[in-house]
Amino acid sequence: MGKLTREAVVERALLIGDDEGLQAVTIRRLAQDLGVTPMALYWHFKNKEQLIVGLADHLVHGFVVTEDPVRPWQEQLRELVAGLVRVLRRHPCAVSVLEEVDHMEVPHFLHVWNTALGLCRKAGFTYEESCLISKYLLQGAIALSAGQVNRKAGVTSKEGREAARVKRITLQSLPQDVYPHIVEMAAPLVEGCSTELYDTFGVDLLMNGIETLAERRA
Amino acid sequence: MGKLTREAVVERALLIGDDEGLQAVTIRRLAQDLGVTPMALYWHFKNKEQLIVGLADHLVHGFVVTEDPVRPWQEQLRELVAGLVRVLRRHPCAVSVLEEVDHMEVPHFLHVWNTALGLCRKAGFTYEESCLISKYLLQGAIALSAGQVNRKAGVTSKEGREAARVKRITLQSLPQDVYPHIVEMAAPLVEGCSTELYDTFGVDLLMNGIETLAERRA
DNA sequence: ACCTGAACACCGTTCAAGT
DNA sequence: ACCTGAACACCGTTCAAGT
Repeated sequence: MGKLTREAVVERALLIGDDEGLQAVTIRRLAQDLGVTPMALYWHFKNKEQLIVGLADHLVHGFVVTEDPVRPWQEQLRELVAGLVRVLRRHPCAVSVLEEVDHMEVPHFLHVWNTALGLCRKAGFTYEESCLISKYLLQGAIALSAGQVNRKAGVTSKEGREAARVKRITLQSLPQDVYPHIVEMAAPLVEGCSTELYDTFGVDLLMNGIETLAERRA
Repeated sequence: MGKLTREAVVERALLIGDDEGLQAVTIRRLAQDLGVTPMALYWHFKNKEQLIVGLADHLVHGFVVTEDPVRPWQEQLRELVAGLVRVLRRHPCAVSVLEEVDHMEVPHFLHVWNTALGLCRKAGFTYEESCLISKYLLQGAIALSAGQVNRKAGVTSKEGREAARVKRITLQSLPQDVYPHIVEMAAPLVEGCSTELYDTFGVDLLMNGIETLAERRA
């Protein structure tokens, strides 16, 4: 039989998480799918938390960004954010995973963060400001990726669309005098807007705030 | 004996969540603290999810923002964000709660959202843009509140500070050639920056992005 | 080094029954 | 209306033991 390896476990976890949601990823379920005892996993991972950390690292893996000393920082930061969003969009469960783990324990995420920090420093921000801004940017990128895709199930699935329909109707049947705008915009709220809007507008939104602050101190 | 009521349950949950973390809030633990059978809670809440929704609603309760037709939208949106951050800072577990629940199921959060949507429309954004921006703003406010306070335990507690110390050392002992900036800024990264910086800088960061976009389309 | 068996201390939830 | 008892189907994790 194929040997049980960290890689294999993480990949199986990704499969389960992507089409049944992260809450379906349990030690026991994972073991069952891999044809092994639950305790076998404890040889490869200290505990479940570390398994999810491994999953997170696997997700961000492959997205390598390095600081380029000659190109302008704005351009590079923008690419970093856009790239992260793109990577997270590839897996439905990616956002839930990143939300659950402590980012500081994820090596590949730390690498992205390191680059972001360097670019903030290059922009002329202080240490404290750079910390705040980089946190804000990465968190913002994750939030952006969360907004569009349905996190529990793929938008393509029947259950996903049915759930969206129910939610839309729920919003629409809210008291109109209390929540006038929610009722009016129920459809775009639950369905999210077009992907193009997200890619251009969302990243712009994040970067504009930072660029304005940088200019102000220049 | 004091009667078991929704209010009492939620308040107990808040107590537990605030000083032991949200993961300590379980149906069984809650029942034990309240001197009642676990199943008693199911009379007042459909399930655990709805209990947490109730908790979330309780947290945002009291933060009422209403649209003022005469004052400029920028000012109002800024107050909305700053106010939400202030409210969330009052309870250590607030951020975890808001991250766990579906915001659309929390009445008082919907009210804040409704106001935000109205202000976005007033700023001249389209339906789709207003949805994106309001989501981004509220999510951003939550993220800002998360950054500063330690979410698992109060910063004042011994365990909290010890955990921060360990984390700082972990970051500092990372390979310096791979993560130069992380190593260099380990201290401010784990400790977070001063609250004043957060309040002024963080909210500015969020608002600047939006104001820039609004001006651009004017 | 890598995995199993059995056990422990938990979960959320249902359903019938009590008052 | 409001709560209990007993049971079900799950969790993560430890620890000694097997190969």
